[in-house]
Amino acid sequence: MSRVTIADVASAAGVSKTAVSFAFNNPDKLGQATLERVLGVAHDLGYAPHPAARALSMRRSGTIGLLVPQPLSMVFANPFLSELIQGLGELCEQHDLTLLLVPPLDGSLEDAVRQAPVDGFISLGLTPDDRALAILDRLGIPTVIVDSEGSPKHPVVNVDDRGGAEAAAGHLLELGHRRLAIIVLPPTRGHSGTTATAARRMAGYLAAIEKAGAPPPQTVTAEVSTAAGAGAFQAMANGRQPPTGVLAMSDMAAIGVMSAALAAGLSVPGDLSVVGYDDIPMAAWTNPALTTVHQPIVEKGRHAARLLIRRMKGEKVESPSPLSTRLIVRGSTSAPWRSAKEVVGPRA
Amino acid sequence: MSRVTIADVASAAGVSKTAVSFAFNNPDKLGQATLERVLGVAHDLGYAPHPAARALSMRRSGTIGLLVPQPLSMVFANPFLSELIQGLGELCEQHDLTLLLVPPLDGSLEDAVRQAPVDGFISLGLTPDDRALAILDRLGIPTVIVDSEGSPKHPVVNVDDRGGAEAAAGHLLELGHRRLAIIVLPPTRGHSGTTATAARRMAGYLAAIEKAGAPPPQTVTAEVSTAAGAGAFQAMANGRQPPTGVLAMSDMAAIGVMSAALAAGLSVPGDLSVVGYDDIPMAAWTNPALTTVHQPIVEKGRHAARLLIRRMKGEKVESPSPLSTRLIVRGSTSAPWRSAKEVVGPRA
DNA sequence: GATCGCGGCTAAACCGCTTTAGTAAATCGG
DNA sequence: CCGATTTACTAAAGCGGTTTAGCCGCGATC
Repeated sequence: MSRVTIADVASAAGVSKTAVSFAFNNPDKLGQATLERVLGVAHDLGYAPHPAARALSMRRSGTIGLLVPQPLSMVFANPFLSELIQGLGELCEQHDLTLLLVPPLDGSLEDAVRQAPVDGFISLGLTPDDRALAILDRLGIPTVIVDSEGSPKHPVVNVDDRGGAEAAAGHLLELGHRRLAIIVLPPTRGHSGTTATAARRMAGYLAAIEKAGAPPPQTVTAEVSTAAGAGAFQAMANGRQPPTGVLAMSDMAAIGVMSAALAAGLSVPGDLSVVGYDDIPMAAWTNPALTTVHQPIVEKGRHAARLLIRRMKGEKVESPSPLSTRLIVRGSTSAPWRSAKEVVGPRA
Repeated sequence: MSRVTIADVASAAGVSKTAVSFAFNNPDKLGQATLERVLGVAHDLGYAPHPAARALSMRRSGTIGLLVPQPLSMVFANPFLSELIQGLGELCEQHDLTLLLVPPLDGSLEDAVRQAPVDGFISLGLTPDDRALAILDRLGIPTVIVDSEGSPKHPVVNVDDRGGAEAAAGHLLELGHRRLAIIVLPPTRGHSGTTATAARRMAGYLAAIEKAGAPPPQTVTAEVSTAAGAGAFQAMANGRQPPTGVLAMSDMAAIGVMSAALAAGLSVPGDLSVVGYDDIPMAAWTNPALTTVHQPIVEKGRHAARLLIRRMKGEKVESPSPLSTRLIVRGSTSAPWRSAKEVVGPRA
């Protein structure tokens, strides 16, 4: 009926619980004969150590948590997470760890964090002063932060968001665009208004625009989905000075903009150039293929996991310098038609 | 230094451990005054119940496991999993559960399963006679199987793979295609040679082909990636009777085929029609957009989680009937050119 | 020949929580 | 005013492992 315990094995094999435990964790301490007998009995009985009991007594669960700021149903709509997990996964496998997904519990990340039976956390998109992180500190659970601001207390893994954005905007400006629109990432958790990532990308865009002496861009916020991107297109196409170039902080939104533009009879990139951010796999396959800023997401996951594992071993680790981003020019950007005409025939 | 325990709170508040436990789990059993005092002290001390201790004593951990047959780094390359998790996630949130990803441990799913501290499992693509499932039974951990054969022991969630495949093949055949190629899903775990899903899809394809009296198709195996799809195209384009239509068991492979065909100077769908399977988000955005069989992946996740949760409550549940699939015709399929010409101008 | 060391094993403490059984005081019905 | 409940709380027994300390017998050491 009930699960077979170490005591059952012990009595069936005629030894102490200690002996059974040794058989699994410390075989050298047992004589050859007893060892084999115990393992045999354990196998016959279908014994497996109860993970919770083991975790309690060993003070480690063999699990690391991935702290995500939104419900699973939302956060996995973004391909970003899949890629990050691929990176985390590689390291988890190497170190025999499993990955627990930890979304807010009834809206509260604090509660979720308290209940998670993990040896360490990787937190995604949380500001370093988030209350959930403070709780982790008090509980003594090592944590690595991804996509956030620099922090004195935790190692942080970031990419060069600003540089990537600057390259993206620079690209459009060089092509001759002047009226730009920026599609901003939505804030994920109340406290910060806008995430650190969004802020850095924005700074990059604005720096390039200012440097080029172009007028200040229009901004629209859209969550990471094609639907939201399409909505953003509607919002900005209605003005009397619609942009000729769009800088989106996510590929999903960028793709939504493109499709809405095409559906509205515009040509992309002729009437509207659009550049995304992240370089998710889908970006290479759209029509036209999306010009976007590549960031090494899988690599980011690997780095984060590597740092966390070292911290869990007790090592002190430093935040690495931001991973580099780079602009991938594909088919969704070109010189704006109108200005092209103006150049070709001055008085067309 | 060390984590603050229930005993610390108890002594600080001048009550017994029981009282502290009651304060959190059974507040009615305490007087108003003591309750407040205990909660206050607990908060000041930053107390959080140790999850493993809790799990041990309550015999439930509040997490469910997702058993995947391959390493995380591989399995998340397939967008399928993201969608499934969106569905699972919805139910997890409603029931305050977290999700543990359980890939093979050092290549062994059996070991992984034994060590996972979960209240229930959702297993992906495992045959009902897999050894890992037998272990779960012995441990008394309720399990729901997704994408597998029917099983007497476990509830199974499936979609109408066969019907979808039949529709896909029927579509190409109606368009006039006769020389078809099928791109088969790779086996994931040794024992079954080919997965149940792949077998059902294959049966559907073949049934339609036979019914139409078309010649038997060429088959190539390709894993779920665009690269593998491109490779499959090379493999079949080299024959002296290359197919005019490709039936792929995954969208990723289908997209790979399309891109390789285009790169080789063929026209899609003119020279080659291709239809995928799954209808992942990407399929709608490729150029041309991919004709594919839609399966309700998110819904599948919801169903599986719902069944599991009911089993965890001790209810007996039946496997639901397969969810329906449907063909989505987009731009990657048309009548083959050659036959079109023949029809238009008999002696062109 | 007493001492030491060591291989092989066990008893018991411990990890940190929940929960059952029970006690003492307060409340109640009659 | 007395027995019966109810209220407010606690001691202690689990949950199922790991680990420390120690026991016992035996060949090697000096």
